[in-house]
Amino acid sequence: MAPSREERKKSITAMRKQQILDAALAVFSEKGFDRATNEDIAQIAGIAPGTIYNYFPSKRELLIAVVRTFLVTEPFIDLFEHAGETDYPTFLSSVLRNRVDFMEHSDKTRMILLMTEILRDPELKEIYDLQVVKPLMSKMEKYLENKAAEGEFRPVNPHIITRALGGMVLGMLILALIEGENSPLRKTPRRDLETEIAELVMTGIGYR
Amino acid sequence: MAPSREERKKSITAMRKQQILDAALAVFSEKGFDRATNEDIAQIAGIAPGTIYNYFPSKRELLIAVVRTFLVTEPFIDLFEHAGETDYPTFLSSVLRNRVDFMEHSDKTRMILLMTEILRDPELKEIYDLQVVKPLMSKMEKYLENKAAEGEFRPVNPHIITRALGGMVLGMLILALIEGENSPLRKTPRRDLETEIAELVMTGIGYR
Amino acid sequence: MAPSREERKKSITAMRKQQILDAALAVFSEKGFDRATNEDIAQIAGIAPGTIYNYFPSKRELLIAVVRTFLVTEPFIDLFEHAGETDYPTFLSSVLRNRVDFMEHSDKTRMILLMTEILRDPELKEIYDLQVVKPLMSKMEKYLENKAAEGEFRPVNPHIITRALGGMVLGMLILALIEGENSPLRKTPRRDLETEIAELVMTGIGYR
Amino acid sequence: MAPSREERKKSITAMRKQQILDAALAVFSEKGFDRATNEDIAQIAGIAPGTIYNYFPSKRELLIAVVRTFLVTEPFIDLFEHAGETDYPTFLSSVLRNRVDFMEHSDKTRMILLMTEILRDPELKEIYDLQVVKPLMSKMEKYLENKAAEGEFRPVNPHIITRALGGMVLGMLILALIEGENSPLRKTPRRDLETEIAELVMTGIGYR
DNA sequence: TATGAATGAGCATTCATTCAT
DNA sequence: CATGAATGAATGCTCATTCAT
Repeated sequence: MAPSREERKKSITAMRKQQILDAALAVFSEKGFDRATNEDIAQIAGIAPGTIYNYFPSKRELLIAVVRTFLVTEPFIDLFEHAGETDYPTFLSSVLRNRVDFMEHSDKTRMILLMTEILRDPELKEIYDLQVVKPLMSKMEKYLENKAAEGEFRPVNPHIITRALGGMVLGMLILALIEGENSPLRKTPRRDLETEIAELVMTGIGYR
Repeated sequence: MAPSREERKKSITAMRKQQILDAALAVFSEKGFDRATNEDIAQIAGIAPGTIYNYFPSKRELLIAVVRTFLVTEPFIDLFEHAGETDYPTFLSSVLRNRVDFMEHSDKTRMILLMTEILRDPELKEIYDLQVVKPLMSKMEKYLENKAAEGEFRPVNPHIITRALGGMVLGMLILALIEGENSPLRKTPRRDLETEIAELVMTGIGYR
Repeated sequence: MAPSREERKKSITAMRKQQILDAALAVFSEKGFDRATNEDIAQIAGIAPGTIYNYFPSKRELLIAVVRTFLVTEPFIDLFEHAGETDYPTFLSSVLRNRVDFMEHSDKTRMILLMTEILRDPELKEIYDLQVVKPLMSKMEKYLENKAAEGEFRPVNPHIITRALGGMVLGMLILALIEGENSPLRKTPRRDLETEIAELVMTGIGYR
Repeated sequence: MAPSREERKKSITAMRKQQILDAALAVFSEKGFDRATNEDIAQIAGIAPGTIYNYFPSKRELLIAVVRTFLVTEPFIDLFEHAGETDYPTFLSSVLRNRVDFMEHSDKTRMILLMTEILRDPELKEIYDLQVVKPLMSKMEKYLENKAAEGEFRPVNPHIITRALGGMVLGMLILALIEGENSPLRKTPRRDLETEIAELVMTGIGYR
């Protein structure tokens, strides 16, 4: 059955909203919240500035929607859903591959710049903490505990190790951003990179 | 010999400049570059807004000076100066202690928020890369190579491992900021934190 | 004869127009012309904002229509139609009762706020002067002259006295608005109020 | 003694503030609060729009200051200060002369248009009620009572009569505004006007 | 005719920068 | 050099008006 007029209108509205969110993500990432103007966003979205206000009540609410939409639904979180089913090396490879892919799309990498907006806005921090960080940390913690129970990992303080490893991934993304195209993180072949990190995580740097 | 009038004048000037830089660091860290006003900075520095322009040609140049002054001279870099002289556990403890101290001063932690300004400004990125990241990375790389030569560490790709470990420290700081006072990174006793991280870095999480 | 389709259509149209005028009167009175939005009016009229433009070419024209419709047909004017037939005290009581009723409906009282819009718009001023003020003044003038001829009133300058008495009513309404619920104009029993004013108008405040 | 630099600065500042208030009064009176733009006010004050904000925190606060400054300090209030000392006809003449003068300056008359802004803003209404209306009413009430005690006036309900007479003056001003240059209120010789009104107030319109 | 999303001109407000004192 | 009032460009947001459906 063909969609009713009502439905078609709704889908157009949804698309328009998405258009604005996409444009806002791009502009906020590139310029930061404060230097991004509604004019910029409208231009990229191909609409008039006033139109933004038919979809979002303020620039700040638009930022919040951007964070909710793009940071929360990150496929990265999904990786952990099936973590228990695979053996560790496969899983670690998936995680690293996912992040390396991410790093190689500089437009995506720039999303990390939104982190500062998040850190400065209590409401955004709350959202991000509850919707992204907490679930991720808790999944990782459980994962570590399971693997330790199975005898694959040694027993560790899961809270600390989770944050150390999670922080490592986050920190490497930032370093890749700072060093730019010439960073070893970008020039090392992806397979070598994965191997090296996996080895570090599994056995450390100490001489066995 | 007592300083001439000329010299005294110079030193007053230098002090005034420092005053402004201190105030600017505080305000930029707290509010971010865009939301910080010259008025804010002047107020904290105890001067009039116009006076800033006798020392820095623009707000942007003031930011650059702040980055040059404070991020470059970070005592963190000094740690590596004497890294070769101590054994690894002692060194790692120093590094971690230094960073944990840092994390516990929330006013300092907020300096991380300046990172975004740096990442978005090519000139600042260049400065930061050349003056902070590159020296740090290269010192760390050399350290890893030396320790490997001495047989204390296993041979690794120093470029990757340096960025992994450096990123880990950076990433943990950010996680601590997001999670706030309730983060395990803040609530775990400092000694346990150090031990756990040192163990991770030395032996990994794999079952021996 | 049943109304033709044509006629029914016309009457629906007329009703819709009336709906909009009613809503506009309410909103203009409450918020004033500038702060009233077409959205407000449409909402109260139960229509879409765009529909207003099928009936009135602009917001300003809608205001003019409101003034024409509501201020001109005020029952107040009718009072004078039969003024000659009754004795003075009865007539004065009617007038005052009418105005006191008016004052007690705060939604009506707020119509006075439209006065400013009228005073500032030459076209509206013209309409109001010609259709409301002039007829009212001239009826009142004639009334005074008739009563003087009949020997009930003393001979006065009817132009001045008309405006003095008319102004008195208008001014009291405004004072009641400013003073709010606690104004003696609202708290004095209506009968006392009427008596006092009638006495003032008839005999003045001088000692006889 | 010549004024200190401090003092001179203060007086310049006060003048600038007055400049803005004068301009704002003119523009608010002519266009109404909503249609008046900061640009308009700045232009008439001979300053840049931004400068307004060095003296008033917002457009609305500027309006409040205008009302406080111009409506509250009206010399009209002062008339009553010495009312008791003069005989009634002299006093009434003063009042009427004052108001007729007022009416003849159309720029002043326009100040009445500010009344609507006052009526719509609860804060302004409060100010105006407390600072202008209440003092005026209470002085007039006392005046009526004194004159009645002295046997010059008959005893009346001072609350009602005060509002009737005060309203009369206010209402006549408004009528003069509506009718414009052709109003009998403007064309009647001032002396006749005064006489007629005085007669009305003292003896009413009834046949003696 | 009715709708309501899109438009963009208009405006209050902020703030980096200038400059007379 | 220090000051801080003046400046005016820049920008978020509102809302009358239009027009495709």
